Amino acid sequence: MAGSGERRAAILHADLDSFYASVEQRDDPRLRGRPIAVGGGVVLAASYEAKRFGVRTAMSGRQARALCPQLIEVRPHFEAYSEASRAVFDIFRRTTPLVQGVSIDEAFLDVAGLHRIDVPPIDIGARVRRLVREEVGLPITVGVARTPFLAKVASRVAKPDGLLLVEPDGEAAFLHPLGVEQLWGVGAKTTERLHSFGLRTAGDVAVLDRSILVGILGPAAGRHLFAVVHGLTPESVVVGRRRGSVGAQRAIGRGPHSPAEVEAALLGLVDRVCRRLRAGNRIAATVELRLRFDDYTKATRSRTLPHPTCSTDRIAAAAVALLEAARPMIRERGITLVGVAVSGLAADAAYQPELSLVPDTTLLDVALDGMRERFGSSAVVRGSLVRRGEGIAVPLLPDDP
DNA sequence: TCTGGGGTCCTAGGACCC
DNA sequence: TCTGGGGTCCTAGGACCC
Repeated sequence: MAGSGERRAAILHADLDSFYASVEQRDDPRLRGRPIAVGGGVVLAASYEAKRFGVRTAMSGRQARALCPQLIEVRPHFEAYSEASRAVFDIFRRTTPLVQGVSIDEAFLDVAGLHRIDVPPIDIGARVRRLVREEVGLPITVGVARTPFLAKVASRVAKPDGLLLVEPDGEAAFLHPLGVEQLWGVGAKTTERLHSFGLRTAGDVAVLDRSILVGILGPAAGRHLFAVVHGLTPESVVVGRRRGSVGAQRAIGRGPHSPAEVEAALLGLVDRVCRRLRAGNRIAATVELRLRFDDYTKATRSRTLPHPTCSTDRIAAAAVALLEAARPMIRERGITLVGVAVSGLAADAAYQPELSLVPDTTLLDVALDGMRERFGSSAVVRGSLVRRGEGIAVPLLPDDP
């Protein structure tokens, strides 16, 4: 496989196992060792005992019960999940300052800079697993490899409660036997398309020219898959990126729904989204209305505002105008979900980030630790460090909404 | 199998500008 | 009068992820 530099496996992908279900089993001993599904009408997470029966995320509760009659269904406790996630990310950030969160239950950790302390990345991975188990009481799987993509696939293969190192000179041997559907970013449609060309494993794909793949999947997906099977995906993690959109949606079941009822639901969602925008001191340029119809087809309608805003009134006005324009479509096809999302996010210019002095240091992570002590672990520090007399000034921005 | 809620990125056509 | 390329923004839809 191709690669540059010293080709060290120093990226960790840490991924909590069946996260919601594991938290429920941790908090209620009666659920341990039993097949459980967290969710309402739909399975949000299934314990490994339930997965053995074929229960999967996004499955309907009815189908899950059919597969596993002794299934225990548990209502979600999102507060507990957020709290557990914060504790786990705390452990990540104590391990290395270079943490890229992927979702509530997984992250990439770049530990390449830690080689001077002479601990191999695989041992750091084992330590993260031990700390998460001891301090938070949850099982977590860690994949270790040269790139985030390979680390991600490694953790997927190592699940549950596993630890797997892919050595740089063993990448092809690891990757090529895997089915294409095991590759991160290859979903149902792409799998089907590749199968229709007789391509079933990463190795099958690896013998193809890039131009052939681009012909099959289009430019972006084709180039990406080519990079994937040849180990050419980026080697570094991305830190400090902010959310690009904020949305809320609500399933409202099959009708009939009066126009007033739909509008009321939409306004509630707009209010939620705008609160989150303001909490993050951000403004949005584009408002998008999301609809799902009786036959589960979807449509979106969007409008870019003359001036970005976080005003509930102005975003609500745009959303309602989009809804009014969509009324004929809704009358004709019936509506089962309404949603709103805002994008084109920018910092609210009216907001002045607090400049705070921390003890003189040249190390970012030491500065970050100081900020966390003063403002709590949920405070997120972004932006560049500015030297100021006796210390370093750090613009402090709140967490993403 | 009658299906939640929160996101990211890509494609493609049209408008508009240089 | 007709023709050209390149770039950006906007809108709508879709694949994919957890």
